[in-house]
Amino acid sequence: MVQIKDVAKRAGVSVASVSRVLAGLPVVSEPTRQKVLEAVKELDYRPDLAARRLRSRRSDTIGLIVSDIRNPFFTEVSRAVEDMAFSHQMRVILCNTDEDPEKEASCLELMRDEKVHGVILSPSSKLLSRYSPADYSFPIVLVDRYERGIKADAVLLDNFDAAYRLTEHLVSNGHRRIACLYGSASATGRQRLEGHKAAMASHQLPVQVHGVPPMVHEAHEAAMSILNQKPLPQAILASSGLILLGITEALRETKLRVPEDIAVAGFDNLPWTRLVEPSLTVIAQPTYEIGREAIELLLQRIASPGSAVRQLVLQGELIARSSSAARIV
Amino acid sequence: MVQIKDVAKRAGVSVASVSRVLAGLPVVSEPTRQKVLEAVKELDYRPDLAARRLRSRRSDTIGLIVSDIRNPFFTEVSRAVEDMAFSHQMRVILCNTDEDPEKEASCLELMRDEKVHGVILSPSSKLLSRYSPADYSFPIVLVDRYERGIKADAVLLDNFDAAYRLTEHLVSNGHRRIACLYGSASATGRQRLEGHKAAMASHQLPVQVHGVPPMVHEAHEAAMSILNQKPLPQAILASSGLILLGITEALRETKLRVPEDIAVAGFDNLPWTRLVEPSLTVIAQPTYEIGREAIELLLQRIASPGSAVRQLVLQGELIARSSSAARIV
DNA sequence: GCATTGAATGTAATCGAATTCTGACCATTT
DNA sequence: AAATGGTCAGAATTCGATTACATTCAATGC
Repeated sequence: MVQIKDVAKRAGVSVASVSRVLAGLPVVSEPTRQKVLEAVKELDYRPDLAARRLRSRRSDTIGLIVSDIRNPFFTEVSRAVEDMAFSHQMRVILCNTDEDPEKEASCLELMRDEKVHGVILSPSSKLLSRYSPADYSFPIVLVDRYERGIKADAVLLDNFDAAYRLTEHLVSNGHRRIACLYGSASATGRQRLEGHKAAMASHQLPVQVHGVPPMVHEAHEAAMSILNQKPLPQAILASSGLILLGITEALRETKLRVPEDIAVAGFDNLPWTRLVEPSLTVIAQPTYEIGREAIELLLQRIASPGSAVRQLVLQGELIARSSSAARIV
Repeated sequence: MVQIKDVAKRAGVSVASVSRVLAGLPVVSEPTRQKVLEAVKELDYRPDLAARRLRSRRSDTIGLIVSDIRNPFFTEVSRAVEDMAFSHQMRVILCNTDEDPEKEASCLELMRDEKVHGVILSPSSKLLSRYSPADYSFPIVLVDRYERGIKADAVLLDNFDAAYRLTEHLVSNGHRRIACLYGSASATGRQRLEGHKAAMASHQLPVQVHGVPPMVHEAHEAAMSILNQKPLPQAILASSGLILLGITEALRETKLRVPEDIAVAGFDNLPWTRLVEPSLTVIAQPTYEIGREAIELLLQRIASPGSAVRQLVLQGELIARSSSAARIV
């Protein structure tokens, strides 16, 4: 194991100088710097990260806590976070919580043990409802989920606006009786519900809303019961990609034609929404950007712990496809 | 910062005893153990991981190197690896290489610097072709990609067999002129090609194969040119989920009916393959299991570095759906 | 010519736990 | 009563870097 004193000996300087060169401090003369770099290369010296972390009390690590990395939204966010962290010479520790508050707590403990510089967190409803940054020894940036009034950095979609515009789109295409399936378990789902309600109210239309747990199977069941009722809604709106999936499955079991019998629109521009027949109208989230902004915000927060908290609200993009085509009157 | 000597003082024992209790060594009396555990709880003592890692020379970390975590196959593998690592009190460092040998090299360097106990790696073709375990200071388990004769632990799908059975399925449903689009860049794609060829040969059928780069756009283009030629193949087989996606897109641009005009089958049981019309016949890979077995193999290798290398070959499951229905003769 | 400055560099303390060693203490065995 | 052995306190050392502090030496000011 070649260590810093070997490099120092080889270069004919002190260990302090080697350390300074490697840390990029400006208090080293050019000849010394050259000698050190040469010795490092000749010996193929690699600093011991454990020793460095112990002494410098910096872990060069950040945490990412999500419910499930298999959710395409989080997959994309994670890729963005990994990319940015890597380019800042930082490591990422990833945790899956499955929306379980206990796992959430143990992940946060893990982060404390690892002495991460900060954490990007998508909290469960339960954690969000009692969330306070003061409970943690490291800065946290929330992603995707946030509740008005919480004093925390966050990067979010403008859920209200996105749902409002999606509803407007349906209404302007002639759909009046619109059923809305929303994820009742998350703040995000409820915010989208509010946007939907507001849009309906602006047209003096009555709402028909159904809260569902955020699971494909449950959404599927709920959609089935709506599709079997009379009168059939003219359109159906899903507050998430998962729910949209459940609805799509349900529609395939019926003889209903989309959009002639019933129009469909939802959230998350996943690859399959473009491939099904008819293709689905969705709100696309800027997922990679959300991840990138989250880590950006986190790094700024680490750099200046005292500054005021900020919420970054990004806009969704309405992608109109066949499933919500204009109603023939 | 509460540290081990505070715990020792509180419990009225020596630091050595605290260390022994925490390490679970059997050379401690029950009363001592109790006193220590109590003091740990009272003080909420958390060992400093950097100090522990420096002294014990164990990082409790393993690496996972894949081309892109957004590939659903790797997403699922990564979830399995995270789960298993977590339950073994280990961390995972994830790296995306984008199939770029330079990034691959820098990821492997990173793993060395982090002193990981081992790495799970899905190598690019280039790395695989010159792969030798002796080049690395830590054990490596290959996933998804492997070439006969390489002395390395690996967890794989039986690509030859899966492609053979998929081809058999098409042939037994009356399809004779079958076009095969395969990923020419990866060992996996070429192995599936061999399985396809063998199945065709066993029926004395001529093959029509097309190597494509592993990108949706390229697969799309290649599929278009095949669909425009005469005579039209009776079926088309894709060697990966990505290529299947490209083909599906191309089919939507034509007026061709599936499976009446042309049947389709491919790899990877992604959610959308069940949702498109008609639903697609695929080979499902046991992805979560592949990840789980990979880390199992890695942990065994870490425990006994000397033992013989093993390749674990898992079977794909043929899921027959509408897209490959029997040809009417 | 001597004190003063300050940039460059060296020396040694330090980070916090793991581990080794010595010696004390007690209980059991012979 | 001496010998043996198990348990553990306490002190010292180690892991390999970072960094506070000390030192050197040339340049500058008066």
